[in-house]
Amino acid sequence: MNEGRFRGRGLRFTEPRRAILDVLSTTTDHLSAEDIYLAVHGDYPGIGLTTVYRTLELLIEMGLVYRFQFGDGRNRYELIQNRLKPGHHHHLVCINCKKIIDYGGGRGRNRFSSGSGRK
Amino acid sequence: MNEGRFRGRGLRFTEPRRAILDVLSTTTDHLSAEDIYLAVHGDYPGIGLTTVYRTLELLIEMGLVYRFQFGDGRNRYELIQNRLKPGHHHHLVCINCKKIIDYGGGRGRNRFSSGSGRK
DNA sequence: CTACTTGCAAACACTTTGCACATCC
DNA sequence: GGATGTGCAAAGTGTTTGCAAGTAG
Repeated sequence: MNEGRFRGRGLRFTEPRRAILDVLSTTTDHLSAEDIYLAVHGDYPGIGLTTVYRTLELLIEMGLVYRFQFGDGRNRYELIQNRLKPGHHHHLVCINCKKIIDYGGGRGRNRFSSGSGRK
Repeated sequence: MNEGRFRGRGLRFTEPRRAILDVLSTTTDHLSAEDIYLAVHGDYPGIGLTTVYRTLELLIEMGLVYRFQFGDGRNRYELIQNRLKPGHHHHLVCINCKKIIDYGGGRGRNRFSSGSGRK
């Protein structure tokens, strides 16, 4: 189901790309590039960190992945459509006290209205 | 009023420290270390970037300054007690759609309850 | 054969650390 | 003179880029 998204853009659905999507789709964690690299490295030792970064960049451009930060200096990545955590959900973070609230994603009502999300 | 906080810890209230606090207390912006460095540099060309970083670290330990990130790869700093923006206020950020809501700080009711802020 | 992919190493941007000198009390 | 503070340069960390080699269609 993912191959077509690549082919449609003249891109190839290579082993590294499939492996990285696999890792992202089988966790609800917010992974860093290195997390993903290490996870993939078990099965495919040939895949380098550079490829992980480039693939993530590509997946973001394709609208499949979000990138964000939790304040520890490294980027985090998450599949937008994830069977384990479906739909669009928000991450509310109080940068002062570090409280993080994951909510949304069509699993029912939230205590907060979702607003219009101005850029 | 700040000197005492330093002396009480056996620390000195030096010119760089005063200058950096000055910059922070005269803006409501969320400044990066380099922003602060450049602002201070006009009046005190001798103050280096290293000192800015070390002073900010110290101010955080002292509980005077917050550090956080807006997702552009650099840290941002803000005075906790700021005459222009008083009291404790939260920064709610949806990391997905980038909406940022500043609220709180004792200027009246918010649309959201503030919760208990678990770590 | 042409465009797309990749790994390695080098380059980058921001931040931290090592060290010698300066300063305060 | 001992602890604190500083600037410079070097090291560190996470990320991106240059480049030559590999591969699909």
